[in-house]
Amino acid sequence: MTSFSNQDIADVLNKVAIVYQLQNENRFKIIAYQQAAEVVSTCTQSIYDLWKEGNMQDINGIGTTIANHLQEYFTNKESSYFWKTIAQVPQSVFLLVNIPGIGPKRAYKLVTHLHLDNPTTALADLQTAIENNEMSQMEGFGEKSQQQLLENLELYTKQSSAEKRMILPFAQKVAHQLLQYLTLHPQVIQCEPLGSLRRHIETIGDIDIVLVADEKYFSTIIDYIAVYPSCLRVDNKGSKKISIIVAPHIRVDIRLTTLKTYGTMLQYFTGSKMHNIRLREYAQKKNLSLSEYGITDKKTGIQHTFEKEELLYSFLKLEYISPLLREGTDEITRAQEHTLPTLVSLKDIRGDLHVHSNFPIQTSHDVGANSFTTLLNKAKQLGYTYIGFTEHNPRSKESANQVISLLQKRRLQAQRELTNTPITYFLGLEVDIRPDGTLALYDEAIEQLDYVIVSIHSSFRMDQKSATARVLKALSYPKVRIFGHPTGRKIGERDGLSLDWKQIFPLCRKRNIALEINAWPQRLDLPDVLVRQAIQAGVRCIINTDTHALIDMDNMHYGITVAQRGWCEKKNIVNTLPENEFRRWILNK
DNA sequence: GCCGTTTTCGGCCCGACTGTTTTCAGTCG
Ligand SMILES: Nc1nc2c(ncn2[C@H]2C[C@H](O)[C@@H](COP(=O)(O)OP(=O)(O)OP(=O)(O)O)O2)c(=O)[nH]1
Ligand SMILES: [Mg+2]
Ligand SMILES: [Mg+2]
Ligand SMILES: [Zn+2]
Repeated sequence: MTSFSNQDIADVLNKVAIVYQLQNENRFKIIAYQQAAEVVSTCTQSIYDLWKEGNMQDINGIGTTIANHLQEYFTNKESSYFWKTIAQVPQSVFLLVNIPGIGPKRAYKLVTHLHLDNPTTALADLQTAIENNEMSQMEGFGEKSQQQLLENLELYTKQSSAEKRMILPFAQKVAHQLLQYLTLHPQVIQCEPLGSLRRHIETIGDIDIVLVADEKYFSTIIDYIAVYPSCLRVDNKGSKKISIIVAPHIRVDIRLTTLKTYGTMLQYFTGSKMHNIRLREYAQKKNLSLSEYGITDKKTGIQHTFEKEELLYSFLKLEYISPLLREGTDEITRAQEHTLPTLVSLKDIRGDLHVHSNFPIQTSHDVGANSFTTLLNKAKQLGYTYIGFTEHNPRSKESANQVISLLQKRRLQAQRELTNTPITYFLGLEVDIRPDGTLALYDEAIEQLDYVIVSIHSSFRMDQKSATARVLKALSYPKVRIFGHPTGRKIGERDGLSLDWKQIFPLCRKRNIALEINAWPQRLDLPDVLVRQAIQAGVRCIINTDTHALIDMDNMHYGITVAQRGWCEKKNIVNTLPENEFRRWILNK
């Protein structure tokens, strides 16, 4: 049986958009296809499954035409309209458009003039053709174009094997280093990372930075940026912005602004793109035109400038929208109604319930590096009032009696070590969910615990139906209070399980089980979009660091931003509860 | 092609940078 992943479908829609661009189709039609592709690729449900259930058009951006064409593509792929449309163009075109600076028109020109017919060798063939100077008589490609293309092509082939977005902490580090260089310049008043960095997206495509200075210094500052020591290449350089490449896969966009227009520039360059478009459309309806330079009254032509973002939003009669909510969903409507959530914040957190100590638990997984005392002191230092120790379950060859005695020993050791402490501690375990949904811990051993985190560490290749059954079974065990890193994804490494949340959420709600927001930067699991769906379904979350070494406990803020991007208020997060209420929840009393 | 808290028709964000363009198309943010 064939299946179509969301990425497959998005690729098809993008290719159709490319063909339409070559055919000079209506530009709004092209945008509609690009928009549909974007929506499909970021959708948390399988579009193919939605189609099978007859609900594909519930997706905003997929209307009757695209839905019908997709239906045909699903059922009769090779005779479908989309298939034939895509086949109208040499397939190498779809490869070349991935090179920066090359869009559909230029890609098509290159493929046809240079006969890059074989898609598997097209990139290499292109390089040879440029080097052999075969491009010189091509219209629209002068000396400079050729040189640029060659450089971009080289960088692209270097990175395309590892074509990856950066994980957040790495991007933050790169940005920080550059900011240090930028602030050294005496005329630079201020600079700040914007774009996806300011919105705290889990992965970062490029580094976007705004820089404030007096306009008369713009050009000297731009020259200064161009000689940044780790700059491999200047991609473009004008009077208001410069883009540099600092590693084959790392691009930096820098926008310069004056203090007077700082607020509007901040708004523009923070994005997201969809949020910007929605906000600009909203302004249009008020007969206003919004750009990074200000808000222009279209009737009078008067432009209002804003030093502060807050004033811009309030000028538009909107509640201030946190950057973490600016994804172009329904935040503008909610800002109009003044019903945006009061987002949970780091200072609301009172405990960390997924911490691995170095107690020798005889597990096949990793043990923690630190003692109960060290970890508890760190919790105290972070201002927490409770902590939960959750080593991995002991390996399967240990007998029930051995496991029970290990757990008793652990409790005794904790009691001995942690006397007279102002912090409450709970003793749990992180228990594997086996492929059949049973837990990797004896029932009698569960009785020794205050609580159980269940989580999946292996066997991720499972269809949605069996994966969901697996999880539902695990969540039905006694003392299960937390579903740890629920999808099991590792960013940049593997996708998580595909689960039917319509079944998982209600069970969590009924049993009052919290979904973990795992704050480990490579996990950030539950992902933000699903967090929002979870709390809308009445499920609470818990933000944990999954600490294995002391310093990991400082990762809590990564989980907080996921919760914020998932529209969480304090009440949606159980580890914001005061100790007495939290105790009742975790002990299920 | 999509969409609707005044619309099922008539709109659809707005601007920077590059090249060989003498007035704008292509690409990107
Ligand atoms: N108004 C408007 N703004 C845009 C458009 N494209 C990008 N922007 C703004 C909003 C983006 O957040 C910001 C930076 O662009 P990027 O392409 O770097 O996107 P962003 O950083 O959001 O995501 P990324 O992680 O880089 O993929 O520029 C656009 O088409 N229109
Ligand atoms: Mg970016
Ligand atoms: Mg960018
Ligand atoms: Zn763990």
